[in-house]
Amino acid sequence: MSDLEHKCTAAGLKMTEQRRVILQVLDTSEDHPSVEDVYERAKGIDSSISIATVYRTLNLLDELDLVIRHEFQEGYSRYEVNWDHHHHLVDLETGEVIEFQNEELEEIKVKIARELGYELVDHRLELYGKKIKKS
Amino acid sequence: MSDLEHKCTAAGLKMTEQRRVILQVLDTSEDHPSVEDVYERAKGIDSSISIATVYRTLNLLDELDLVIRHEFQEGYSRYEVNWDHHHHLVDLETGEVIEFQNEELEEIKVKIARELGYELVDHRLELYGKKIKKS
DNA sequence: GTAGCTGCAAACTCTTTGCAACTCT
DNA sequence: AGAGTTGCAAAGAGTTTGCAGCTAC
Repeated sequence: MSDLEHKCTAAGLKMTEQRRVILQVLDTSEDHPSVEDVYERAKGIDSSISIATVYRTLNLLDELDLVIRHEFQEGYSRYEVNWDHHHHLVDLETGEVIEFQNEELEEIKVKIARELGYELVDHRLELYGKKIKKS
Repeated sequence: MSDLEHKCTAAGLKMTEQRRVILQVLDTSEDHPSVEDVYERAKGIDSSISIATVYRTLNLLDELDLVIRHEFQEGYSRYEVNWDHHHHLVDLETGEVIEFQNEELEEIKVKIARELGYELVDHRLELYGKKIKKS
C-alpha cells in the first residue's frame, strides 16, 4: 500500500479501484499532468474509468493537500504530488518545467509577509525564462 | 488623452468609444478587477458595451503588456494596469489583495534563473497569508 | 446495511469566435 | 474607402453536478 493510499484512508476516504489507479498514476508521474493527462494514463490501466471521477478525486486530494494544483496561465489546471516543497521555472520556448528549491527565497518570503503583518500560509512562485545560448 | 490611450494608439489600435471607456475603467480602478467587474463598470459609463468587446480588449492589452493578467486560483482572470512592478499578498480570510515590492527578491530570482541556465523573462509570485492578531 | 463512490450525460462557467453592421483614420 | 472593431448569439473548453446503480467498509 503506497504512502498516498495510506494518507487517503487515514483521511477517511474509501479506497476504491478507481482511486487506487489515479493515485498510482500520480505517484509514478514525473511531470505535472493535466486532468486530461491523468485521465488518459488512468485509462491505460483501467479503461472504464470516467473523467468525472478524475476531477472529483483530484479535487479531494487538493483539499487534503496531498496534491498541488497549478495554473501556469494555460486556462486549465495541472497537478503534482505534494512531496517536497519546490518551485518551477517554465521554459518559454519548449514549455519544459524545471523544479528548484532555494532556501534564501523561503526566508525572504516569510519576512515579507511578517513585515506586512501577515503569517505566511502558502505561496506560489513561477519563473518564466529562455535558455541562455552558449556562443 | 490618457497615458494608456497614447500607448494604444502608438501600438496601432483604433481609439473607439468602447476602448476609451474600458481604458478609463482600468485607469481608475484601484483593485484587480475580473472581466465581469470591468464589464459592469464600463456599462456604468456606456451601457451599450458588450462583454465580448471587454474580453477582446483585455486580450489585446495583455499582448501589448499594458495590463497584467492574474490567475489567483479562482478559475477566472483578474487584471490590473501594468504601472510599476510589484507582487501580491492575498489575505486568505478576507480575499483582500495587498501589493508589495522587494528588491532583494528581484535579485534572487534573476540569480536562480541564471544558475539554472536561463535568462529570466517573466515571473509571478503570490503570497497567501492570515493577518497576525495582536494579543 | 449503508454511507460513500461511480459513470453518464446534462448543465455550468468562463472565454472565444463567425458574421453582418458599423466606425475610426 | 477600407481595415479594423463591434454586438450578438452560438460554440468551445474546462469543470461540476444530479441521479440511479454499485461498492468498500
